[in-house]
Amino acid sequence: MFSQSEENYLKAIYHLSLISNKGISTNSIAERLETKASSVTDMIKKLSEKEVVVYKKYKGVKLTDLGTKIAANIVRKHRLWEVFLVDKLNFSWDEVHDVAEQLEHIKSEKLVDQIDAFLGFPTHDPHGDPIPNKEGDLKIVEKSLLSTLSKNEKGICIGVDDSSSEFLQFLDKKGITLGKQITVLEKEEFDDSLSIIINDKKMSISNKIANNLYIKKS
Amino acid sequence: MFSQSEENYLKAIYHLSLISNKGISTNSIAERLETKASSVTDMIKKLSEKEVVVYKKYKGVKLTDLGTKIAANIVRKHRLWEVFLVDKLNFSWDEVHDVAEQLEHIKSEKLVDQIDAFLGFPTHDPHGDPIPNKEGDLKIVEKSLLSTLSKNEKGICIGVDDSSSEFLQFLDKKGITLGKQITVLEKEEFDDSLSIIINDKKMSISNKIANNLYIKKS
DNA sequence: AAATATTTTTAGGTTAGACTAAAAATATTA
DNA sequence: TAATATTTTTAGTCTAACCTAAAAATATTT
Ligand SMILES: [Mn+2]
Ligand SMILES: [Mn+2]
Ligand SMILES: [Mn+2]
Ligand SMILES: [Mn+2]
Repeated sequence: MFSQSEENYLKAIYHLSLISNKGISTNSIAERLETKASSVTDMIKKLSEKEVVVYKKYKGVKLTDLGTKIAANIVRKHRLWEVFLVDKLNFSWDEVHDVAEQLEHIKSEKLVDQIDAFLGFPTHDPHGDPIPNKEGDLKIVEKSLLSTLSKNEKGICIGVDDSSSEFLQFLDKKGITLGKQITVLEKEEFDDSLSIIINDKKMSISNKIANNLYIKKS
Repeated sequence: MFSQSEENYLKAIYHLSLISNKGISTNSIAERLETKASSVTDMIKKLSEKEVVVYKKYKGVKLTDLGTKIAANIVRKHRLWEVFLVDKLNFSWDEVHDVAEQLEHIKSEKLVDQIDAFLGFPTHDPHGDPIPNKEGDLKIVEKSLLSTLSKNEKGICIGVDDSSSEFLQFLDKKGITLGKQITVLEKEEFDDSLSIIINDKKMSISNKIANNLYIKKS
C-alpha cells in the first residue's frame, strides 16, 4: 500500500515521463511537487526499495512497469472524479482539479469501477485529457497546439495544456470550450497573435493563449 | 484546518458524547480509535490548544461548540457518502463504511452541498442513522431496541446499533432490512430469544441480534 | 482508612516526511 | 582542460502521530 505522499511522487514522475522518457531529474520532481530536492532524493530511495522506480544516483529515476501501472491508476481516478464533478455535480471545469487531487487517493477498486460505469465509461476528462483504462493504458490522440496552425487551417478544440483555473475561466469568457471549431484567419508576424473564427465570431488570440490550447486538425 | 487524525479524534469524541454527556474518558477514546491512552492524551492537548475541546487533567474531555460543529460535519459527510454509494453506485449497506471513512475527510464545501442535493437531501444513511444538517443539528428519532419489545408489540425496523458487515450480511440473509415490519410473537425467558413475524414469515431471533436492531414502535 | 486496582499522564523513543546547509558529483563555459 | 556553475546527495533537524514503560492520580475493595 502506498501513502498519499508516495502516490503523489509516483504521479509526478509519471507525468514527467510522458514528455522526456529519459531519467527524470530530482529537480524537476521537486519543482512539480513544490518541495525540495533533498526531500525528493529521500523519497526516491524509498520508492526504489519498493520497486516502483529504478534509481541510479545522479542519473535520475524511471518508473518500473509496476510503478507505471500504479501511477496511471491514480491519474485514472483523478480524471474520472473530474468527470463526475462536472457531469453529475455541476462543477465547472476550472473548479475540479483541487478536489480531484484529494479524491484520487481514495482506496477502493469497486468505487472506481462503479464511478466509471456510472459515468458511462468516459474516455476523456473535462480538460480533454485521456483517461487511462484499468490496465493503465491510454490512447494518445493526435493533437496540435493552436499556435502551430497556419493561416486558413482549422480544427476542433480538444484540450488545454495549462489547466489553471485562471486560464480556464479566461477561455470561458472568450467562449472557447472543448468541441468548438476554430479557423485561423490570420497570423501576425509581429507578436505571433492569431485572428480566428470561433462561434461564427472573429476574435484575436494572443500567442500565450494559442500555446496552451490543443486542436485536432480537420 | 484539521488533519485526518484530528478529525478522527473529534468524531470519536462526538460519538461517545451522544451516549454519556459527561467528560469523555481517555480510555474510551483510545478503545474506539484502536490506539493507546498515551496517544490520546497527546492529541487531546493539541485539540485543546485549538479550542475544539475542553480538557481538565484526569477529568476527561468535552467538545466545545466549535468542536461539535466540526465533528457533526464529518459525520454528515460520512453518512451522505454512504447514501451516495448505496443509492447511486450499487454498494450494499455492509460495504460502504470503510470507503466512507476515507471520503469523510475530503475537504470541499461545494462537494458536500452538491452531493446532498444530488441525493435529494436524504435524512438518514443506509443504516438508519440520521444525517446532521449543515449547522450540525440532527433530529433524534424515538427508537427502541427490538429486545425491549414485549409480546405482541410491533414496529418498523429503522436502524442497527452494530453496523459491522458481518451483522449486516446476517440481517440480509434473514431478510431483515430497514422499513420492514416486525411483530413479536413470543419472548423466551430461558435465553431471551424472540419469536417474530417479518415478511409474513415466522422466525426465531437470538437476544444478541435483538439487542442490535432498532425498532420504531407502532 | 488502608490497601489494591485502574486510569491517566509523563518521559523518552520511533517513523514518515518535510526542511537547511554543506559536500560531492556532474555539466557548462572560458 | 581548467575554472565555474548547477544539480544532486548527505548530514543533521524538526514536527505529527504514534509507541512503551514508569510515575502519578483517581477509583474500588477490603
Ligand atoms: Mn486535474
Ligand atoms: Mn484534468
Ligand atoms: Mn459508517
Ligand atoms: Mn452509517
